[in-house]
Amino acid sequence: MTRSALTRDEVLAAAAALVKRHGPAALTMRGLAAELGTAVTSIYWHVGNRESLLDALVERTVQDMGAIRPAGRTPAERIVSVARILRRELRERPHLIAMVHERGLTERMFLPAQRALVHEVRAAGLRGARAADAVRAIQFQIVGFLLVERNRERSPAQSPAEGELWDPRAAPDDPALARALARPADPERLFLLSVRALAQALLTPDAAAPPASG
Amino acid sequence: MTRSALTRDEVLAAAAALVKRHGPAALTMRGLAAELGTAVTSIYWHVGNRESLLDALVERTVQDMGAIRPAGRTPAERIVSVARILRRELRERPHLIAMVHERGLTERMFLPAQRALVHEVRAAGLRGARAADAVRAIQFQIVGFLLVERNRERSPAQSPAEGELWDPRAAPDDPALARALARPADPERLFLLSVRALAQALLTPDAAAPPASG
DNA sequence: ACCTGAACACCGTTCAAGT
DNA sequence: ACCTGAACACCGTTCAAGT
Repeated sequence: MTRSALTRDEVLAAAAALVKRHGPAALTMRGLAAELGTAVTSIYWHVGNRESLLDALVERTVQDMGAIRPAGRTPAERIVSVARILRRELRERPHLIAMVHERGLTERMFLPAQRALVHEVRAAGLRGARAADAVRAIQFQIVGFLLVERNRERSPAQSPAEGELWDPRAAPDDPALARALARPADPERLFLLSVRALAQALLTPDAAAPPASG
Repeated sequence: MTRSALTRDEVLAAAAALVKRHGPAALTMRGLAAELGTAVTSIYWHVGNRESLLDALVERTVQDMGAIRPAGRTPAERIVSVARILRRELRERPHLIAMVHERGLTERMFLPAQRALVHEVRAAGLRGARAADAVRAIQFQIVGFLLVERNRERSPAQSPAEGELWDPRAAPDDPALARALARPADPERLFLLSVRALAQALLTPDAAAPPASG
């Protein structure tokens, strides 16, 4: 019953499967060895240690992600579509966001999206430092939102729950507002709404102007 | 050399100090016991287990945070000031954001800020579900940004570095843009710029209108 | 070149026993 | 009521030894 020679790819595949099923915390060197039917120490020979195993895993998954093909008639619409694509890609790999983020590989993962954003921002007429700011603001917005959203569903039982938490007295004369805040948020809607609003503000020529009301 | 009776508060204080100095990962039950000069098991008697110890720690730190007193002439300005206050408070407690986030206590921590945002959004004339959306979008934006920013400084060595990563060929006719993206981002500037842009877009009456350009 | 078991230095947690 | 040491079931990693 000797197994065929263990390869690095085999180790990575098994590790990826483990992470996919039960998350990064479930990926233990010993558990992985058991899964593969080898001694723990063999894994070390192939991948170095747990850290570099995770690094390799992230790199592999990032490369698996599809290309960014923005759709829409206007730059703003296409920026929203970039956001939507990223959200979908990342939601198909639920554990990836946190892993990428923890390893400081967010830049790496966002490179294709950044290219697309640069293109759209320039199509909207922005140039130089102002264009770079817009790209980064949108980039941070997308990653940030996905991190928050991901975390919310990982620990859905907020304590105290959002409903109990929200004190209607804070908006006594606006029951609709109180009700809306007591309801759980619809993340997809909120995501698109946020990106759209930010993109709109960043792309309008008078973004440097003072805020509208007051 | 018998120590005086151990109290729950004493345990929490020592744990808080440990986390403050070296982060949550450095908080081990055994290390904490050593710090306190007691047996590991005594700690269990006082705080249950590591999970509830962390919970108590978070709750304590959140309560330590100052009140939110928005400043500024317009609702938009005051929203930005809320964001700025939160950022400062959280940067004074570098390990808190991640801990709160991991424990699903973000709602709890953001309650005072949410109240302030509700007030400002209503002052800008928004009502009902639309006001709730605006509050939540801004809230997500702030938390998300702070998570991303915090992570960036925890692992400053992005691999590959931002500079190397950025391929100038992606913006061949805009060297200023390429240079700006090759430089590290100024997080504070980007943060304020982002919140300002989002708030502006959400507060303007015609936010439902189609994007400006195209 | 690749694999192995034994060992080291850690974890969090439980439990029976002390005072 | 509070504290203790011993023990259990885990970790990641190293190392000398095998083939």
